[in-house]
Amino acid sequence: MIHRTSVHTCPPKAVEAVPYDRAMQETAEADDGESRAERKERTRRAILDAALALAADSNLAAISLRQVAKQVGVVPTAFYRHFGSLELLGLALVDESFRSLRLMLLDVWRHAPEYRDFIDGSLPIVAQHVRENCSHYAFIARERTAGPPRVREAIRHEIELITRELATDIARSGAAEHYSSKDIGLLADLIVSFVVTMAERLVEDPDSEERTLADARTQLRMLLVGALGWRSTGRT
Amino acid sequence: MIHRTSVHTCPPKAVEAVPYDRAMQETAEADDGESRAERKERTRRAILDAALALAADSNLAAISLRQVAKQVGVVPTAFYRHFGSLELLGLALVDESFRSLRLMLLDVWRHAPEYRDFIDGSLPIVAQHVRENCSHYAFIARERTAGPPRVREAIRHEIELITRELATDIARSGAAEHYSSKDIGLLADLIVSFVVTMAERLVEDPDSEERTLADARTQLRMLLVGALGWRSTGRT
DNA sequence: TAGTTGAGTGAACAGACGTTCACTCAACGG
DNA sequence: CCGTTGAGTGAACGTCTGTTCACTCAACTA
Repeated sequence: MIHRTSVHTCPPKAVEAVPYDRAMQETAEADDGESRAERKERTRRAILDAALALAADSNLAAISLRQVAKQVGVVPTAFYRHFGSLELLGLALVDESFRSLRLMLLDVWRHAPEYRDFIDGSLPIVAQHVRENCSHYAFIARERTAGPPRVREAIRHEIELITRELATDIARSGAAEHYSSKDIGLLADLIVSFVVTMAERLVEDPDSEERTLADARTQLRMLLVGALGWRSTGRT
Repeated sequence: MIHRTSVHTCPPKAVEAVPYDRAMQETAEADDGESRAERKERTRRAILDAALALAADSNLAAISLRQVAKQVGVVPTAFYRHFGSLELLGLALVDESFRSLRLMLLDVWRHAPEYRDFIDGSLPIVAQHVRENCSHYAFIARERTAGPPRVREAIRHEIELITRELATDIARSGAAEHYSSKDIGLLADLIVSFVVTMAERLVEDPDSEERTLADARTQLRMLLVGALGWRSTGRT
């Protein structure tokens, strides 16, 4: 139990506290037409954001339900109305992180269908997405290795899906015609692993984004130029 | 504060409890000639091992001084005789992990001075070391992204040192003659990043070691064959 | 041999923890 | 319009947390 003095690197992104139930004593006339479901969703969001912010100073396994509740401005028991446990909350965060990430990847596939554009077209999009969803990426980077087993497993699975998707995309692009399908998978894995590492660095040190990106571009070029000259030894 | 039910994957490695101070009531005749310093060192080791074992089920920031003390078989206050805080204990663990790792790397440099042997010579040595020091690697993998800031920083620094060492080794080997020195650094970084990822996988799923290694070898070959065909565009 | 040192003890503290329970009372649906 | 529902309350519980303090008593040193 190490106590952190908040030194988070990325997001100002204020956490919306939910004013408890004085939702009716409207001071103004009538701008808060808020259904029951809307209020619930708002609190849920606030809990997710609060957990994301608190975990940023250590990690999911080190924060407490009570801290989250306090940050949201709600009594501890209210937490249970939304999540059965911190672990389930973690799974929800994984879900939402990758939902956003997958949308971004659709952009990448669309903007860089040609191999020649692959690096220059994709990296900036990824970098921008990391910048804009910094806290989610930080969460994934941490919990991928240090999270509760179920959370780790969920993240591992999502990354595996993305790797498979990239593999079929490489195969379809015809850029690696002489590769066996297994080796296309390995190449995709190599690329995804590299991008994961790069994303971790962007999150850890956002100020050096420009340099990190320039280096990553060179490295990706080394990797791809090399890999494309490579020849599978196995069979399809 | 998520409570883990111990599901650690790797080490049986029992934690030596230190019997408190009945060190004198020897039941047998005289086999425990143990100096004061020796006893202190033994307790220190037991604390390090206990922390390593406990952190394996979650992470450093989530364990408590009292848990460690209980596991060691010592009263909580005794902890302070050895470490000022859990964070300092973490730094000690980083230190000891990398001391061992550096010794292993000397072996690698020695056994694979020729480029042709690089992959086949190095990977098995690394894999063996990961297998034998599983809990240390797991610790590094977790705390590298999720540890307290000072611990993260220490790990990042150690990895950077190793990368630099590899870079000078690549330069000396002459395998990348047409590379600028900066690009040799980037290549070294690429390789180290990949090996870190591979080590994480070996730790996460030790049962698939054989397959993981085979895949890694192919990927490293893709990477290197490619990279060696690559040509720096910048200047030295 | 007498005196110092320091690893480990054990009690005590104030606060935070997860979880339970009975409750309120505004929004909802028939 | 009136009964149901369910998000949020607040008190209470037993347990665990980090840290303090004065202490013991074996190993060391002079």
